[in-house]
Amino acid sequence: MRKNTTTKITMNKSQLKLVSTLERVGGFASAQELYQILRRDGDGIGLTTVYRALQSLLDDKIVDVLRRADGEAIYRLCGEAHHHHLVCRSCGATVEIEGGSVEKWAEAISKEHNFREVGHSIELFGLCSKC
Amino acid sequence: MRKNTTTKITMNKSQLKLVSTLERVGGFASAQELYQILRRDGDGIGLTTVYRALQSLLDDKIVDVLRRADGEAIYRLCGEAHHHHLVCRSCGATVEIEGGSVEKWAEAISKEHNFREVGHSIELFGLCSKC
DNA sequence: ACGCTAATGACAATCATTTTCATTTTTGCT
DNA sequence: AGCAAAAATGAAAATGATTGTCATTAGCGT
Repeated sequence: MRKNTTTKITMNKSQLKLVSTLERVGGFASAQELYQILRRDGDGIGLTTVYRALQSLLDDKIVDVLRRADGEAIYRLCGEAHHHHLVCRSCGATVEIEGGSVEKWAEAISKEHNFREVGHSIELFGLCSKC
Repeated sequence: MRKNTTTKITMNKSQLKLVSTLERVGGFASAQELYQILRRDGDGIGLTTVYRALQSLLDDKIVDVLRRADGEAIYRLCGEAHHHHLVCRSCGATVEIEGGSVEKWAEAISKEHNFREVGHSIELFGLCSKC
C-alpha cells in the first residue's frame, strides 16, 4: 500500500504550485504577487487558496515569512540561503547580507533565555550611497 | 520677539500629545493603541490625526517604527534605550534584549556598503521554556 | 458507482491605514 | 482687535491585504 515516498509532510497541488513558483522567483514574494504570477501563467487558482496554502507551508516550516516596510507579508522558501537585507529607504535598493556573527549572537541570546526553535528577522534600513 | 527655544523642529499639539503618551507607555505602541489611550484619557483626538502626527514624527526622526508579527505598525520614541525583542511565538512572552555585538555588526555592514543613517529592526521568535 | 473528506474559490467581512473634504483653529499681519 | 491665508482637524468613505463563510468539487478508498 505504498502511497508516495515523502516521509511525513504531504503537500497538496496548490502548495506544490506555490513552492515551485517561489523557487522560480528565487527570493521573497507576497501572497498577492504569487497569485498574480500564477494567474498570469494561466492557472485558475483563487486568492483564498494562495493564502491558505502559504499558511500551511508556514506551519510545516517550508516557507519563512517577513514583512515589507508597508506591512505586506512576504514569503520565501526556507531552503534558500539564509541572509538578511540592507535596504535603502529612499530608492529601495537592496543588498543581500550574509549572516555572519549575528547568527551566533541570536543563538547565544536564545540559549541564554531558554528559548527553543528560534528564528529571527533582521533588516537594516538606511540611505545608499546614491541617495 | 522671542518665540520659544526649540531650534528647528516645531511640534503641533497632537504631536506633543503623542510624544508624551509614548513616554508614558515607555516602549512600543501601535497607532490604534495610542488612539485608545488618548480617548480613554478624555482626549477627543481623531484617529486620522493620530496617524498623521505619527507620520510627521517619523519624518522628523522623533519616533521609530517597527512591525508586529501581524503586520500592525508599532512606534516608539527614538530616545528610548535601544533594544530588541525575543518573543515566544506560542504564548507571546517577550524578553527585551540589549543590543551588544549586533549593533557593531550592523554598523560594520552599513559602512561596508556605503549606507548612511542606517537603523535596524532585529526580532527573534521562538518558543519559551514553558511552551 | 458511492460516499466521505479534504480542497477549492467566489464572495463577504475585517482591520489597519490612507484619502477626501468640509470645518475649525492658528498664525501672521495691519 | 480684526481678518485673511495657512495649517490642523476629524468624520466618513476608500483602499488593500488578509481572513472567514459556505456551497461546490475533486480524490480517495471501498
